[in-house]
Amino acid sequence: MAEQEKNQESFARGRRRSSQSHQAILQAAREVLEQVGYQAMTIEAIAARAGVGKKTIYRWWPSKAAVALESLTSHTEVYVPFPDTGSLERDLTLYFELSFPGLQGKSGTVLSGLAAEAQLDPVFAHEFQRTFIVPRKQELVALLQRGLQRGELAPDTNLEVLADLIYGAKWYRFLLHPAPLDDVFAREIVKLILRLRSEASRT
Amino acid sequence: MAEQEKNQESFARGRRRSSQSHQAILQAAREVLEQVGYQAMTIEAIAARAGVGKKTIYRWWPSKAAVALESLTSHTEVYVPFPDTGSLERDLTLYFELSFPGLQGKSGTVLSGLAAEAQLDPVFAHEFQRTFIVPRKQELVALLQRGLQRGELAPDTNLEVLADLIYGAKWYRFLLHPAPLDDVFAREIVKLILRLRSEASRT
Amino acid sequence: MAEQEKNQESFARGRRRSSQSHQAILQAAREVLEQVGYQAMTIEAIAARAGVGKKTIYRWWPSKAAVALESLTSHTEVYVPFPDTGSLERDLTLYFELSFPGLQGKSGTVLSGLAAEAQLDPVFAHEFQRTFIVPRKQELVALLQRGLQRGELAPDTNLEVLADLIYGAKWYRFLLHPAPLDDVFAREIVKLILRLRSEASRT
Amino acid sequence: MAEQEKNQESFARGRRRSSQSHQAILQAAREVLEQVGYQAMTIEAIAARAGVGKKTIYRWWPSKAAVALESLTSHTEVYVPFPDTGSLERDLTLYFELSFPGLQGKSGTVLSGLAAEAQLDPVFAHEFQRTFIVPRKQELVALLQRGLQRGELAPDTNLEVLADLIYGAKWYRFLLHPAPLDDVFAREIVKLILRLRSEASRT
DNA sequence: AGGTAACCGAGACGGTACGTCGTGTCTTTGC
DNA sequence: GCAAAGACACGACGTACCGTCTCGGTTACCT
Repeated sequence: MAEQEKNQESFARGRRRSSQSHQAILQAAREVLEQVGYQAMTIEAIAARAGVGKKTIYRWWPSKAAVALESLTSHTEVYVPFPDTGSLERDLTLYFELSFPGLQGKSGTVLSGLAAEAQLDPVFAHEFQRTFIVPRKQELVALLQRGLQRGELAPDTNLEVLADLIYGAKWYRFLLHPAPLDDVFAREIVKLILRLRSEASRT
Repeated sequence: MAEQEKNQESFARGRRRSSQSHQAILQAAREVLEQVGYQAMTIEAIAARAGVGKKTIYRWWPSKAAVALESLTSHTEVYVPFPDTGSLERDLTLYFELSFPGLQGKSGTVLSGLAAEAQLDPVFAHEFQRTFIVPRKQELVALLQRGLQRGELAPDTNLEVLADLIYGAKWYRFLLHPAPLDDVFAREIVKLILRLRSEASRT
Repeated sequence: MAEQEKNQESFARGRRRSSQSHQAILQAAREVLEQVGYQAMTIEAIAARAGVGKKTIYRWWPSKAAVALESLTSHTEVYVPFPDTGSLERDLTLYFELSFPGLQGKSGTVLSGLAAEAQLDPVFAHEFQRTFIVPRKQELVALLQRGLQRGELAPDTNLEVLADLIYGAKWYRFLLHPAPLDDVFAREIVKLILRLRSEASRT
Repeated sequence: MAEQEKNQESFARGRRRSSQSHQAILQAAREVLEQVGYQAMTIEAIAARAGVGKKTIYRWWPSKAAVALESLTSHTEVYVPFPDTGSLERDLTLYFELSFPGLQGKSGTVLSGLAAEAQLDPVFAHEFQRTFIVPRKQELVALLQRGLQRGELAPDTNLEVLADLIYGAKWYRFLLHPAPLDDVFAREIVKLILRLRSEASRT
């Protein structure tokens, strides 16, 4: 969120940011999210639970979405590692199976809430893309790239667009379509993807 | 949403006003959306502009999202017909090229706003899926089915999941990923889909 | 305000009070008062304008009222000398005419602001009385005493109460009553006071 | 406070002001004033105690001072009747003795708080003068007028200025000067006033 | 000469109240 | 007898200052 203060120790005047408050706020946000969900979470509730003035939150984050995003990403458990087993089929299946559980329950609520906020608040949208969407997409592209180099995909496959298809299907079911995110879905997607092994004949 | 006022001129006791108000509200919603966008639109603003009591809005719609949804769908221009040219490649490309423009500009804002609301309000989520998401998905499945029957897709292709991939990619770029929805994207997706023609060898 | 550090040089360790900051604060207070008036003046604004930490102000004054009071009294122009012309009528008339202008404009705003603060803050009320109200009252009593000794007032006149009447009329018009503080008012008051020359007949 | 809605029944649309809320607010204000004093009273506390939204208070009063003023004057006990005994001396003495007790204790705090607010808020100052200060002054002038007609004051006495002197002395001791408002003070003032019986000789 | 205590500018901190906004409900009155 | 106008209870918003604290640094007295 705020790593851009590196070369400023020259004119760092006044009291420093309290990392105690910083952590208390993120922890409080996690607890409030757990209890009432993203929609009902308020800055006031976070401040009250963290024992912190509202100003302190507004000083460091522009919106409740930003707090929620950092409270989500600062907890390592949320991060799903991208597998590298030497097989595209296993990598993809494994990735889906690992990432689906995090979309269920309260943590899923947070994520869909952040996606909602990104629609309503362009500033947050940019931040969300920068710190969440794009890095994950890049890792997925790398995963596909490894498969391509092993010959598991046609060499001329547009990996960017393929990643859009894969992530898109997942987000589509998560956000919009009333259909389950389960192992059956994972297998069916992987089955379709693997057919792309074949060279493009024409077009 | 509210088509049940048909045979009511008989006991016209100020009731005839109803469908007039109904239209005025939808029209006002469209204007407010146009001017301030989905996020900043309020029920109060719609009521004021329509010259209508807020109660009248709440009587027929449960939320501003519901008003926006109906104001969007009641305008036929938004509806994109699914092509049937006899060629899967042409059908898909045409569909993309026709539907992308509606996601730009203000009407795109409304749609992403509704998608956002669906994350935050489960009641509206259900309505949005029922009247918007699912019908379009079914039409896309039908389009793919026609291609499959023509032999343009492998006979054992899971069309539901394939539709998730296609719609997913579109919504993913629209809602989450900072990448353009243009003809290049359309062509690349179609190119990938068409490779699925080949029979599944193993898996 | 802070003259009680006389016999403390025994354990006067550390840096001494910066008279430069002291003066900068009083000057900044005067400027802020001039620009925004007493009500809108804040400690933060004074500190910012003086280029001084808020703590430095709180170290030496208990409230913004105390700063304003000192910034007012430290400027000699505000002090109105009590005349001694040998005539009660001339002394009183002159005093009024000299003191009325200071109640107009911004400096009047400060004074009424301090009077307001004295209602709201008992600690400041005491300070305001001690350093402002009482000394002036005593000088007025002395002025009246000189008149009494010259036979211009009845010998049994209660000068304390008479001073209350005179000052009261001035403050009443200044703070509460929407009537002008001008030479006509001054003359009319003096006219009434001078009638007290006559001995009390009964009572 | 709001008597200007007389000839408006022609276009009185919408829900009317709830007199229940109105009274609840005034009552709550009285209670809060009693408990914490004027300075510490807040709009939020009044709203909470009255079971009323803050908006409802702001809709009808511009400031907490206005609420306090109406809550004070709407309680008839505060009003001190001006006596008419046929004797100026008795009228004045009686008036003082009746009015001094109301300046002690909590109700005195409210009054000095309102006087303070009038210094800080020009809009309220005008309202305070209009509904509180001026009417009382006029009654005092009338009281003096009765004495003058009975020959208890010189016929050319400037009653306006005399009233300023009398009220001024009272307010001066009440707001500014650390001296008691008691029967001794009342008698001494009256004694001085009564000396004005004599005709002006010169001046 | 060094130690150390009090000062200084800057500004983040926990708090409190502000006045506004939008929600969804409820009156009142006019048509 | 419906529906416009709009008052209502509620509750979060984001802001403004308060008075305190922490920080790095500066005097200037006292060993």
